[in-house]
Amino acid sequence: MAARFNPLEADAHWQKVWEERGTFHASDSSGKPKAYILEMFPYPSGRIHMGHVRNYTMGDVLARFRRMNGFEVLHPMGWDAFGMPAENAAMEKKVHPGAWTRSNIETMKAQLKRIGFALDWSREIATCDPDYYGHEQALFLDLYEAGLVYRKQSEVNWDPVDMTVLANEQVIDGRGWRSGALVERRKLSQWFLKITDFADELLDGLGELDQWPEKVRLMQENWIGKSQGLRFRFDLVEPVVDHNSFEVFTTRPDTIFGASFAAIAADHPIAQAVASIREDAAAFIEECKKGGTTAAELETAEKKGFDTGLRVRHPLDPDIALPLYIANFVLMDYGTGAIFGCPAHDQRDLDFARKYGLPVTRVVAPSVEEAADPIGGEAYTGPGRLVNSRFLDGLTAQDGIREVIGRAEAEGWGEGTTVWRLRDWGVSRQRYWGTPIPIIHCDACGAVPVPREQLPIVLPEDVSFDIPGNPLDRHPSWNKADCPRCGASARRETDTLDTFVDSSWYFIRFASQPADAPFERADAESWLPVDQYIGGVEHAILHLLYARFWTRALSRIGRLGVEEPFKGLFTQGMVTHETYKAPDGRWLAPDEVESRDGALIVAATGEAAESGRVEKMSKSKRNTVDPEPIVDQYGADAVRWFMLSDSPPERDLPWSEAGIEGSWRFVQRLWRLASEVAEGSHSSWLGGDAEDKPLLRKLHQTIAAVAANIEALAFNKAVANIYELANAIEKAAPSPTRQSAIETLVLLVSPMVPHLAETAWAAMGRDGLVSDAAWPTVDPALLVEDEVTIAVQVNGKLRDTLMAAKGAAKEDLEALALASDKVQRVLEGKAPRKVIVVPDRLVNIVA
RNA sequence: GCGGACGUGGCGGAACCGGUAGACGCCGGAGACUUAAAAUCUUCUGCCCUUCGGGGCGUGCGGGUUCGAGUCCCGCCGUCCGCACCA
Repeated sequence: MAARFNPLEADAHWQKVWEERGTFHASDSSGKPKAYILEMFPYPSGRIHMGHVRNYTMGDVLARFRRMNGFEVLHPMGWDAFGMPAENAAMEKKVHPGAWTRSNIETMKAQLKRIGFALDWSREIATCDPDYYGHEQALFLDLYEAGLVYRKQSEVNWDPVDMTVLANEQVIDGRGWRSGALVERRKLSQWFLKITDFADELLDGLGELDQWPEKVRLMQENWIGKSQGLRFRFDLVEPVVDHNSFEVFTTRPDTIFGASFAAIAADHPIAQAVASIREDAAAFIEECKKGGTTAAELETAEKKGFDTGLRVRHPLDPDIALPLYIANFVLMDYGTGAIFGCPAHDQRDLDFARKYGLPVTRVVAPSVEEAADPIGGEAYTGPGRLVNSRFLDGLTAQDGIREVIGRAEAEGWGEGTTVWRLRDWGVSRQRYWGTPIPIIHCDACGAVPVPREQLPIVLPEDVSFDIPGNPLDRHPSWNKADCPRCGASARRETDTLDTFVDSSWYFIRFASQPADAPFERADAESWLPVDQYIGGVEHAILHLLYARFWTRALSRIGRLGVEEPFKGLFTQGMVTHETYKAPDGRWLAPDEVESRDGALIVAATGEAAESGRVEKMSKSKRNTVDPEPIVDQYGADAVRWFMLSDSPPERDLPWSEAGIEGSWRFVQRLWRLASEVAEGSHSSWLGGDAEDKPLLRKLHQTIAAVAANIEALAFNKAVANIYELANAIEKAAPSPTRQSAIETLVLLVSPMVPHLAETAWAAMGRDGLVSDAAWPTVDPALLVEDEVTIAVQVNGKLRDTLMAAKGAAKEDLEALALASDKVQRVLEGKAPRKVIVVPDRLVNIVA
């Protein structure tokens, strides 16, 4: 056995062995319990980055650990291969998006293989493959037939740089999520998926996802945005251009007697009507539209209103007429685009009322005595009972809401209703590199689904990207088709599906991939739901919500008996790195700086460099570290070990040269220990035959702790447990226990550093692969110590410690503690007032 | 503004249910081996004081509960994340 572990040799060797033996192929027909471990599949951008390595290492440790514990494990990998970077590359580098994508996949697959992940490559998927997206087209038609897909003219978010439509979710602060360009509004005919039909169940379903981070559940809850309240009609005192009334929505119908004005959005039909007869109104509306939508602008934007001169009747008292304003803070796309203002109990309404001199009437008071207290500069939003509200007086808010809704429904001027923030999912994209939408447009028949036997509708290869826009639109032949219904010549839909559709069901296809159907229900159900899904928080809303919706939609139309696709979710932190700047302010890559005499310098010029914040690895800050050369230098195991060490997996991991060096050293330390056993030479053999009880205890405690920590995805703690065991073994005197501890250590580290473990396992003469070995069993009797350290405190301050048998009597511990010199010195002869004894832990003497 | 997370040595972090704060790793110091270096090994390493026995302080800040608080409660401060004129 070599003095040093040679990862380059070992990595390649074992990776080949695993592949040849099909070690990690998942069997559908296995009698073992099943475990489905999945990491979010990568976009094939070119090369693997450290974030991928961290993500997949975590999943890999869990997958290997589950295998060792007797599970049939499905741990697949694929490619989220459609999307715009491929088209950007096509424009910039004059390569076909398909060629670019496939070559990236090849590169990245080779890179992933070198890290030795326990993946079932036989189930590999690329979403740009017609074998995949053809089935997606079939599923789209299934949803279409079930009435869950519809087409409508709608104002969309148009990204003028990418020349495409964006979903609401893809607009961040009024800018395209990818291009960063200011988004414009345009009217286009778009395909929509009825995700809002599922709003309630998507919200309720969150309650059962107890293995999801609370944070993600909250984010989805907020995104779905359920508000319950009253929708009711305001009648105009005198009509304006054919309008007699309009509807408003409120979550606080109990405060209706506090109403002092009504307000509508600038693009509300009534506002438009007013504008058509009044120039000043039109001018005000124009001004509203100018305002920016960024967070900062909204923060500082003044609440502005335009008094239309119109009056509306209070629904509970026709004698009360409220002024109607057009207001810049009322949004057309939320609720009904109209509100009533209750200044006393809503800060925004209060600001507005003060500005325009409107009355402020308190209708909620914390107590009867405060019923007449005036409202100052701050709206009252606390608890209390209704006042100044006629028949509602004395009721709580909750009862008041119920009362008003009841009356509105009985009198026919309103109804209790629920308003959602969630919108239907617009899936049309004016892009080439995506799944073609399987629809044909016929002048006579309208939109007609492509017949199933014509699927897949394959993307044409002969396209050009020299002008912006969708090349499918200007293709000479592809976009022409005969109408499946009447046979007349018709146009093929040239929009493609949002790539989030591709990632909404890939986990089902991994579980089952027949040639003639998207999936086989029984096989898919045997694996689903995914037991542990691991990926970045950036997908907390979009991808995870869409995948949940898609799964529920398939379930509703009877294709699948699974409601929630991901039983456990884990969102891992990013890999970060220090940033460096040159004196002229430009960013420097890590290999461009050097440390000399404790000072940071630019390697090439010798001028002083500056180190900046530790930030997420990004091309713009130039602080990326490419995993491949690191693997070349240190081997896969050292990299894997580093990815798991130190930082808790949900937090950021700062990459450092020193860190990877440390991991490399530990891999070699493990090797030296294993070598002792393999060579049958060293101290571990030559010792006596007595059992080393403390070491045995440490061993069993470690087996249990590592298992519990891997189970909890607390890899950093599992790593620490292993370090402790390795330290204990190294310090232990030769004994048979020491030898078996080393053998067990190899098993414990095998999910993390599998290449080293396989090599050591073989060198120690053990049969088979360590990858097929069972996780060691724990002897529960060895988990407890028979001697414990007791802390001795005086007035809560530690003064001494003493050893005692586990389970020693309270009186004995008290006596031992009082006998301590150190305790006596502190007590100065005084008698203790009280002694608290916590068995097996401490004695606290109160003086 | 709303919602959430977090704050522990020079650094990453550990600490079960309130019971010895700082496990484990990194960095750093001293020493051994070596012609030398690397590798490896031994050892020290929260801060301050010390007559080297010890003593004091210490988990963002200020209070409180308790025999005992990193942990629980109240009030601040700070950092990060998500959403946002949501009626």
